[in-house]
Amino acid sequence: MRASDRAYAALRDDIIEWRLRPGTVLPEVEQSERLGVSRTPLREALSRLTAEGLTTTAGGRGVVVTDISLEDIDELFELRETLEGKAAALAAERGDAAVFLQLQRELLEAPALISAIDPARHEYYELVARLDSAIDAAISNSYLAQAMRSLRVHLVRVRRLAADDYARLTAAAAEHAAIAEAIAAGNPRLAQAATTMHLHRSLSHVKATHTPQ
Amino acid sequence: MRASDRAYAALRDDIIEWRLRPGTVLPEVEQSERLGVSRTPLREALSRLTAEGLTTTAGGRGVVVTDISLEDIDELFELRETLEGKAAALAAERGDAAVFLQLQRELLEAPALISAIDPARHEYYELVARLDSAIDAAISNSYLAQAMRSLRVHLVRVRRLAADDYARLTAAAAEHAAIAEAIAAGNPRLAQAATTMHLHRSLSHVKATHTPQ
DNA sequence: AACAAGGGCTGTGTATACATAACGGATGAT
DNA sequence: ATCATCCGTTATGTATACACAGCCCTTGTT
Repeated sequence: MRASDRAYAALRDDIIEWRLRPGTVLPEVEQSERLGVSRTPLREALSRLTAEGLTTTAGGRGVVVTDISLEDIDELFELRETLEGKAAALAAERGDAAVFLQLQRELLEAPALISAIDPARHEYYELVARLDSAIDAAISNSYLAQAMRSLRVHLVRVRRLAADDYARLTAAAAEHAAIAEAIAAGNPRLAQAATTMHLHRSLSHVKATHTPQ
Repeated sequence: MRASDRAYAALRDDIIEWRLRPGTVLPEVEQSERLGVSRTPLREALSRLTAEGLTTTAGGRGVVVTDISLEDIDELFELRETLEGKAAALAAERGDAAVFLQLQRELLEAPALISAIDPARHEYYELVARLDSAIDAAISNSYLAQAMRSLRVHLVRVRRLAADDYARLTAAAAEHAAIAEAIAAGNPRLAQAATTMHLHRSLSHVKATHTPQ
């Protein structure tokens, strides 16, 4: 693997996992020494992060980790509803029903995964990621898929803010199962509606856990 | 201006204006000499182009200019309809009516601009760009605006393929005026419908002029 | 004591030298 | 004759040295 890829992945994870807080400046020499690479590949990594919106160049003062405000979350979910609603509808039109039926079955059994010992819920999130991938493949629209991929980076970051308790995750699994069911049934409008429902509930949950004060 | 910015702008223009045809390989040393910059800023320019999708890295063989097939155009417009339809609806809800009323007036007089001597129709395209900017500002959603900006690069490239004759441009101006009117009237569904109409006609025009053989 | 000017320092922007991997051609063996 | 292998060339990947600009601190003057 290339040094620039390693630097990019390391920095991206640090930002997504909130180990690098918003506002943190990332001087090139300091970070290149921390990650054990030279300045050249590190600069490329920073360029990619800035293109994705995870960092911004603060005019002569280096790049800084971007903040995510509550307004940002609203905007993020507004775009997400647009893109993922369309994607679900297209998947219902073009997707393979068998694939989504299988995903629906697995999602209905997801509570077992959530109650398992893994506190990070890797198995559950991996299952949801497989649903995303199946939708990506079904829509056969690389531009739309690319737009959603660039969104998901920010969404993972937001997800780390929310308290993903057992109750919410089981509800979310049921909502995902409903999306998969609608796609498997070949019903575009229902798939879009199920997606809208799920995103609104997710957004409500995030805002409820993040603005109690 | 930085050397990397100049290299990026030059290469982007060359690709958009089809001076660099799809499939053209862009070796770093050759292009750096052509543009009068070193390899380092040129590499950053190529990274940005690749992130936008105008070029792709061809594993060890350098970066190549990406192709735009007819399927790509279909996918592009599918995403465009989703994003710009939503944007028009949001602009109708949140925008300043006076701004769009003024734009509508100017668009209704656009045929005068088109029949002017300028063969590149700079004035007309500048007016359309102002409508895009007004919508961007009205939606107050930076993520959606960013997604549309990254799309427009590809769309300009496609536009260069189409025969923008007088008849099509005057029709397009009327369609744009209808969008501005709907936004000014504060009617989201009408604005979205007008956008859908315009994009479908644009797509039909592109496909009609590009697949006669 | 306060303000302005200058110098140093820290940062990014650029160039270039070196390392390394892959493609192509040529040559040999089968 | 054809295929495999080796070597040379050429490309990118990386490191580092240099250039330059902006901010802060210090110092001098008023």
